Amino acid sequence: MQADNRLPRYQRLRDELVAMIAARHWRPGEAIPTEQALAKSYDVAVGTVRKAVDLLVAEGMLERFQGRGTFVRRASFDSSLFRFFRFQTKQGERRIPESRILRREVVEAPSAVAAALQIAPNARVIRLSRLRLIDDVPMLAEEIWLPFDRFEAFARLPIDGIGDLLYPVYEAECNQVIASATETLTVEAIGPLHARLLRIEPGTPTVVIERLAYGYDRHPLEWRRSRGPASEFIYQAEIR
Amino acid sequence: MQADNRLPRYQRLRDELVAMIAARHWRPGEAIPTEQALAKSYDVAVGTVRKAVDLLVAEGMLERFQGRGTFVRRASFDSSLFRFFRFQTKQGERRIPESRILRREVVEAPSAVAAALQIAPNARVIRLSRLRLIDDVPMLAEEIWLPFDRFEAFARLPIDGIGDLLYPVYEAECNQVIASATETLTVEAIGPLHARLLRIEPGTPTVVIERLAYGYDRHPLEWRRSRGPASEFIYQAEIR
DNA sequence: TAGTGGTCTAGACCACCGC
DNA sequence: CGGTGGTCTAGACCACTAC
Repeated sequence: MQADNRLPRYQRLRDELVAMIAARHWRPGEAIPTEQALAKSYDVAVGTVRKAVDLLVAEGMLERFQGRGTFVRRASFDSSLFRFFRFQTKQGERRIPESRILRREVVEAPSAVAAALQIAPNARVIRLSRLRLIDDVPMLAEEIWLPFDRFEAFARLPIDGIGDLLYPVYEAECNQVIASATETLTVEAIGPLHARLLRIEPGTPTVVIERLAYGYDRHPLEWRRSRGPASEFIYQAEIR
Repeated sequence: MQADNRLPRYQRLRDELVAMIAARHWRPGEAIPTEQALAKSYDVAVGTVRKAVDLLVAEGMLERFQGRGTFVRRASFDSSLFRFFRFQTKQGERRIPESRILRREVVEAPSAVAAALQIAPNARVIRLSRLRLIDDVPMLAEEIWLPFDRFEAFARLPIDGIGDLLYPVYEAECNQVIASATETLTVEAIGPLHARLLRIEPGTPTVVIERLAYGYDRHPLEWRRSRGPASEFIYQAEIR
C-alpha cells in the first residue's frame, strides 16, 4: 500500500498523519510526536513536516502550542449554534442550551436518512427527538439520526444520564469521534408539530439547519435537523 | 517610518505588500514582482517572501500561478448572491441578475449609515435604490449608500449607462476599489414598500443582507442592504 | 529556452514551556 | 535547564508558462 508518488511529500505525509488520527492511534487531546521525530521516522526534512502540519492546522485537525507540542484537536461544536443564532440568557450570557430528550427509538431508516448516512435503505437507525432550552424557554427542536450498528451502545444508555452535549457521549460510549460537519440552512414556515414544541404560532418562519457530521475518516456518522425561530437568527460572513 | 521590529519579517513584509496594493502601486489584475526580486529588494530570503505571499494568498488578496507569476486578485462578488440564494433562471442557469436602478439621490447620511461608513453624521451620501431581476422577476431589493466625497463622479453618471455590476464602475469612474466585505444576515417579515417592489405579500419572510464593503486599506467604502424572499434562501457551511 | 512559482533539504538561532 | 515549536536562511532541483 504505497501512496501516489506523484503527490508532493508534504501531501502524502499529511494523509499519513490523518490516517493515524482516524485510526485513533493519536487521540483527540493528545500530543503527536515532535516535528523532529516525525521528520526522522518519515525520512523527510523538518520543513516538509512543518508544511504537512500547517495544512492540518489550517484544516482544524491539529493545534500547535509553542514550547509544548502539537495536539490532536477536539472538534468543538458548542459554538456552532451561536454562529447562527443570537441565543442568550436573560443576563446576556451565552451558554450551552439545556437538552431535553423527548424520545428515543430504533426504526428503519427513511430513504433520505439512509442516503445521507450512506447505509442500506431500511437499515436500522436510532432516532432521537430533542429540545434545547435556555432559561426553560425552548430554542431549538432537533431530530437526530444515528446508524444503529455503530451506536448500539447509545440505544441502551439510560436516557436521563445523557448530558447536554451528545458528541462526548458518542466518544465515551460508542468510540465514535465527530471530526467535522457540513450544515445547510434554509427558512421554512413551521408546521403544527414543531410549533407546539417551540411554543410558537404554526406558520412562524423558522431556520432549519441540516447537519451531516463525519468522523476523521470522512464517513458520515450522524444526521440531524434543527429548527429555531428565524427571529433569533443572525449570521455573519466575510466576503472576498 | 519603521515597522515594529518585534514582528516577524514575513509579517512586516506582508504589511508592506498590502501597502503597495492599497496605494494602487500594484493594481488588481497586475503581476507583482517575482519572489526573487522581492527577496532582493526587501533584503530577505526567498522563503520569507514565500511565507508573506502565502498569507496574502490565504487572505484572498493575491493569486499565484505557477510559471506565470503572482497577481493582485480582483475581488469577485458576483457569486456572493449565490452563496446565500438559489436564484436561477427558468433554464436552471446561474447568471448575474439584471439591475434596475430605481432612484439615485444625494442626501445627508442617516446616523446608522454615517457610523458604518465612518463619516461625519449628516455628511452627504449618495443613496441608490435598486432592483435585481432574473427573467424579469424581482429577486432582490437593494439600498446602497456611498460617501459623496469619494464617489462624486458616480453621482453625475447617466443612470442608464450603469451596468449590472457596480464595483467595476466604482473602479473606472471613482478610482475606488472594493477589496473585501462583511455581510450580516437576518430574517424579517417584509414591509409593504419592499413587498411591492418584490411583488410578494407584505409580511412574507425575507432574508436581509447587510453588507459593508472595504477598500484594500480596510476603509469602508459602501454600505448596502438587500432583501430577498426567504423561500429562495439556502446557505451551506463547513463546521470544525 | 528563459523565467516563473512549487517542492525539498539542512541547518542556525530564537521564544516559549515545563520541570 | 532541555525540549518544543517559530523564524529565517541559502541553495538545489522540478513543473509549468510564455515566447
